[in-house]
Amino acid sequence: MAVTMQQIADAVGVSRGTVDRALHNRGRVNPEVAERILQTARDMGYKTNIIGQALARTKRNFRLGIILQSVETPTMQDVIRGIRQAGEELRSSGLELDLREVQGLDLSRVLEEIDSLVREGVQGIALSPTDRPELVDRIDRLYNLGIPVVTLNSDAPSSRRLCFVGMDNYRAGQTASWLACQMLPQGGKVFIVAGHLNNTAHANRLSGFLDALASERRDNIQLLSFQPCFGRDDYAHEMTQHILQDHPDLGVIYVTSHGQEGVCQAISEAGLTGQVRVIAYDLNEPNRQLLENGMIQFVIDQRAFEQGYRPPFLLSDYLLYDRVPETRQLYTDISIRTKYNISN
Amino acid sequence: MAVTMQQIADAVGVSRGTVDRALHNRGRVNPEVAERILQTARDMGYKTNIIGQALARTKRNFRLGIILQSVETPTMQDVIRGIRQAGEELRSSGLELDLREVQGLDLSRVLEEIDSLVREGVQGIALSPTDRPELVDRIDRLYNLGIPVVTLNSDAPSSRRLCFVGMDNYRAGQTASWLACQMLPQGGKVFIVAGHLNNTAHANRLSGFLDALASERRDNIQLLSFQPCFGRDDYAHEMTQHILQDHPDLGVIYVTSHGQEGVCQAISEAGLTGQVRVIAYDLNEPNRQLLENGMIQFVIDQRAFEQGYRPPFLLSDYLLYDRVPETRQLYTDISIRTKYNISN
DNA sequence: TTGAAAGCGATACCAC
DNA sequence: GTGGTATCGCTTTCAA
Repeated sequence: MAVTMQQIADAVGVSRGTVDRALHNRGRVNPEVAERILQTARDMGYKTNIIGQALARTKRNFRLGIILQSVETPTMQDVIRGIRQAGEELRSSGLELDLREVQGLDLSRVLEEIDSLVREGVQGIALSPTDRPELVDRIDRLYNLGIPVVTLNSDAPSSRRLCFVGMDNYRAGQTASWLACQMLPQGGKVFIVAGHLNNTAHANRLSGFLDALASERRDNIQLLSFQPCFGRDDYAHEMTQHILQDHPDLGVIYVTSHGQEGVCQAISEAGLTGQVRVIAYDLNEPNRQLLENGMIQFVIDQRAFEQGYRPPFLLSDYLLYDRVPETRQLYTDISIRTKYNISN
Repeated sequence: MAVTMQQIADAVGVSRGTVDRALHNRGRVNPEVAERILQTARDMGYKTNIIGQALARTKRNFRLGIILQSVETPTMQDVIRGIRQAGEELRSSGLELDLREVQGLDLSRVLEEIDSLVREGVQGIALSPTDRPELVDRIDRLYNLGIPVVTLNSDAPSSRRLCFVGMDNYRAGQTASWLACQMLPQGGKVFIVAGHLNNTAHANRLSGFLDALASERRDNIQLLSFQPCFGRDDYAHEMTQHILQDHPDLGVIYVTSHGQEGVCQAISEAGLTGQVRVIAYDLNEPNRQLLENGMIQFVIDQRAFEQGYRPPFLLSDYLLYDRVPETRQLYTDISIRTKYNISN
C-alpha cells in the first residue's frame, strides 16, 4: 500500500492536521517542522491519494454554468452530449452543471445568461463565445470576481479566460491542404467553398489551407476564385453548379464550414461523384452518410464531444485542486476521417 | 447535493448497511424491505457516488501483472508509457502493477512470467500474446482460476480473455487502401512492402488493403508483385531499389509494418522523394521525422499509449466494480497522421 | 435478517 | 502553531 499522511505524521511525530498544512503550505506551521515533514514525505515517496482528497472535498459544493451558442447545429449537439457526460461523472465530486442553450449567435442573450448565472452563484463558467469587445469585457469582469472562464469550440483569445478547448483551425486548414495536394499528384483545380468570412474559425481554416499550399510549392495546383456561401446549402449548391459548368475537370472542393450537402448534391447531379472530390469538416450524422456514399472523401473532425466533456473538468480541477491547465489553449485532435475509419 | 445511501436509509427507516445490501443484492435482506429500498432509491434518483465507493474499496488490495513482448520496439515503448501512467493513477485505488518486459517474441518466457505472476498472487493479467495454442490454453486456465486476462496490441481471439485492446488491422488496411486510391486519381502503380506473412496483424493490414482496393473497383491501379521484408530495413531498402529501377513511375508504396526507413532511403537515393509516396504505420519518433521531412505522406497510428493505458483500468473495473467491457474487442482509433497534424 | 460501528485518506474547523 | 475530531459516501465486519 501507498504511503498515507498518517504514516508521515507518525514518522515525524506530529498530527495529520499538521502534515496536511505543511504539505499544502497552508501556513500556521513551524518552518522547521514543515521542513522535516516535507523531507520525510519525499523520503517515504508520498503521493496524495486523489480519491481520499476528492471525497473530502465533496463537502465544498460547486455549481458551474455553461452557455452554448448555435445549439441547433449537429456539432453543438455533440458538444452537449460531452457536457452531459461530464456532468454525470462530476456529480460524485459535488459538482453541479447548469447548461444554458442559445439558438444561433446572440451576444445579448449570452451576456444575459452570464449575469443570470452569476446571480445564482456559480463558481465557474464555460462558454462558446464570439470575440466581441462586450463579451471580452464581461469575461474579464468574471476574472476579477474570481470566477474562472473556459472558452470552448470558439475562443476569445484577448480575454482573461482560463483556457480554450477546441480546434486549431489554422492547422486544420493546413491538414486539408495536404490532403488536397496528395489527391492531386498531377496537379489540378481546387475550388474553395468558404463560410462566413468574418468568422475567425472559418478564416483560419482558409488561411491555413492557402499558406500550406504555398509552402508546398504546388504550382500545378490552380485555385479557382471563390465566394463565401455563408453556410447555406442552396448557395453552395448553386456556386458548385456554376463552377462545374465552367470547369468540368475540377479536382477537389474544399468546404471550410457548412454547405457540403449542397456541394455534394451539385456534384451528384453533374454525374461527377468520385471524380470531383470533397474535403469537409465535422463528423456528424449527415457527413457520416456522405462519407459512406463516397460523396465526401475526407472529413476533418474537431472532436466536438471532447469540447463539451473537458471544460467542466478543467474548471473543477481549478476550483477543487488549484490546478491550472498546462497551456492556455488545449487543442483537440485534428482527426482525419474516411469511409473506412469513421468510428473513433 | 446528490442523494446518499443514508438518505434512502432514513426515508425507508432502515440502516445504511441494509440499503447497501439491498442495492447491491448481496443477500441477507428481507425481500419486501429490499423492494421498498430499491423503489425509493429509484424515486429519489439515487446514483452511487463512485468516489465514496472507490475509497471504501481501497481496503481490498489488488495486484495486476502485465507481460509485454517485443519491448525493444518504439511502439511497445509507447505502450509502456501508457501502462506507467495507468499505474500511477490506479495506485490511489490500491492497485499495484507488476510489469514484465520480454525482448522479442518468446513464447516460453511469456509462459514463465504468467506462472511467476500467478505464484505471486496477481488477481488479473494483461499481456500482448501470440495466438499459439499453448498460450491460449494458459489463458483459459487463468480464466478457470478466476484471473481475468486482457490482451493488448495483439490478440488471442480463440481464448477466454476478457477483452482485447488494440487496432482493427483489417480496417486499418482498408483505410490505407483508401488513402492510396485518393493519392492516385489517374491510377498508377502500388508496391506493397509486407512484414511477416504469418503475423496476423500484418496479414490483416494486407488483406484489408487488397479487399478495399477490389471493392473500390480501381482497375487503373496496378499492384506490383511483392515479397515480405520481415521488418528489416536492409531488405526493404534493397527491394525498393529494385522496384524503382524497374518502375520509376511508381506511385505509392504501402508498408504494412516495419521497413519504412529502408524504403524512404531508397526513394531518397533515387531522387524520387515526394514523387513516390509512402503510407506507413505507427506514429513513433522515427516516423515523425519522416513525416516532417516529406518522406512519408501518411502514417496510420494505432494509439500505442492507449493500448497500455486502458487494460489496467479494464481489469480494475472488472475486479473492483464487477464491470465487464461492453465489447470483447476495444478497437483503438485508426488515426491518420500527416505532416500537419502530427500531434494528438 | 438487521443495525451499529470501524474504517478508507484527506480536509477543515475548533480548541488550546 | 498544533492536535483532536467530525466529516465526505460507501463497504464490511461483528453482534444481536
